[in-house]
Amino acid sequence: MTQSVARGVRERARAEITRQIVETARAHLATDGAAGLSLRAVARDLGMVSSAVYRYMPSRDDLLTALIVEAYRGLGDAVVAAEAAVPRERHRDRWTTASHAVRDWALTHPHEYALIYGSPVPGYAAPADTVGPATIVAGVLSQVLADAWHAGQLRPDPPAADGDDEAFLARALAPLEGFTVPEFPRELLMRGLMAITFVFGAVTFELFGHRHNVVDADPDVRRAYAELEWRRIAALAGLGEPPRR
Amino acid sequence: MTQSVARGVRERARAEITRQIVETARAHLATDGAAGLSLRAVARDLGMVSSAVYRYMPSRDDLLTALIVEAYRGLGDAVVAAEAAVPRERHRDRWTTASHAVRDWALTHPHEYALIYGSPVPGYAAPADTVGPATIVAGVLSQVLADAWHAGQLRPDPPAADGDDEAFLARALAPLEGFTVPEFPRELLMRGLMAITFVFGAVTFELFGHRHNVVDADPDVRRAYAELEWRRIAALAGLGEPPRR
DNA sequence: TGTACATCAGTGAACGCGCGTTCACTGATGTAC
DNA sequence: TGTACATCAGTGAACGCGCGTTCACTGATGTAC
Repeated sequence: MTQSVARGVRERARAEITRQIVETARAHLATDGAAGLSLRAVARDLGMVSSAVYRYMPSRDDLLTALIVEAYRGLGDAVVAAEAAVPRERHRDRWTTASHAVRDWALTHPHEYALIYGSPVPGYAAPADTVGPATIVAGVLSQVLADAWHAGQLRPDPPAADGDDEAFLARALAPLEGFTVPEFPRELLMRGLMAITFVFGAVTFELFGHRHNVVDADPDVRRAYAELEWRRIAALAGLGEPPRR
Repeated sequence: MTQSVARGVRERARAEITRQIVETARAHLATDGAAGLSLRAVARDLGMVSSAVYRYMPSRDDLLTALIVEAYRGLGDAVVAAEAAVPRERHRDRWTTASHAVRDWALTHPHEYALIYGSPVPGYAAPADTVGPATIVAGVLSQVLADAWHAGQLRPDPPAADGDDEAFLARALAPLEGFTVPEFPRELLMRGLMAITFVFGAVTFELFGHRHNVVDADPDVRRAYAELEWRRIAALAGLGEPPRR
């Protein structure tokens, strides 16, 4: 018994300090950006000597990886939680709510967003651990479209592509084979991807300053403007006005 | 006469060396990214001592500004040239051609694209000189929509928004007042902005690796896939299938 | 419960590196008479 | 055309800084008997 409890104590301490390191690094991200992230600065902030950090983190790149994973998880959690609160059958509301969640998270965590959706960090290659967390948001948005499809409520307008396009899309989107709903038209798949791309594109544009002097700077106006965009792009993917009852 | 020729010689030499500095910095961008850009490294490559660069460039930030302006100009030139080659009345072709030009330039100049459309460089604030060059591409794409509108060929589908949306959009898009065609519906203005946003969003996603394992990696497939996207998003803005004759 | 040993966190110095920027200077090139 | 002077490009040393990573070490904490 004693040894396992003792081991538990040590492991908890380890986990706690590792957490503090990542947390401090995250704060540094906000002021210096990813390229300026420094193990020494993190150590300094924690009152450790720089070499002590190596007990917890094998290298700077591993710290970056931890931050990337955390960012994807944080964004993913926010989107999942927001979307889950919307009644299942209100597909378009689920879409706009999830899109707003992406935007809200990005606005409150701008540097973490930039870390995962901004310029790749030079000389850093993301390891496989980052793939899973990276797909959470796209998964939520896709699920909304899939649910609407199952409910017979996905109606793109204009409705469809010709046979040539379908054949081509089968090839172009082959990597998604196995993740898609059977019988789901490729045209709708492409439109869903376009809609997801737009959501991130719009958030990126806004966050990186490309809407300066384009859209009114008032936060409420911007959010309401985003709402209209989410609706228009949802319609492109087939989620039009919700059914009346 | 002599003094003006002589001054001309000196000035030409200055201009030439300044050009070489920016050119070398651009090459460094490709390997180290914006954050790793260093005056010393540039000087080394040119066989100068690091302090000599200060005869031509007051600081590192000014070098960054020069690179940003050059990047916007390079992209702008490429898009203007490509779009100008398409017959004026073929609005949708002008749109897709310009969009492809953005994408092609981004793929051949990935780090310059990242510099202007990727994460903001921490601690760097873009001065006013960068605003003009930054608007070239949006200007070309907007002009296509404006021309189609004048030709009576801008038909969004679904066609319109309600009065409430129009009133709200007038406020949200007020900063564009004065740049727009008179009588141009705000709904169409928003859709045009959405289409522009999508083009950059899609290019950014592709360039930054977010289409890995989503769209087939073959360059020809990707370009053809982009073509379909440009057409779909053009239709959202009101540029549907071209008129038959 | 007590003791010898093993494990582990954290220290402090060091290596070797690169950076932006300043400054007094040398020499070449251009200017004015 | 010739000469005194002014302008300018480029040099080399220096300042003060920060970085990632390694390594031999001290002491505290946990483990096994």
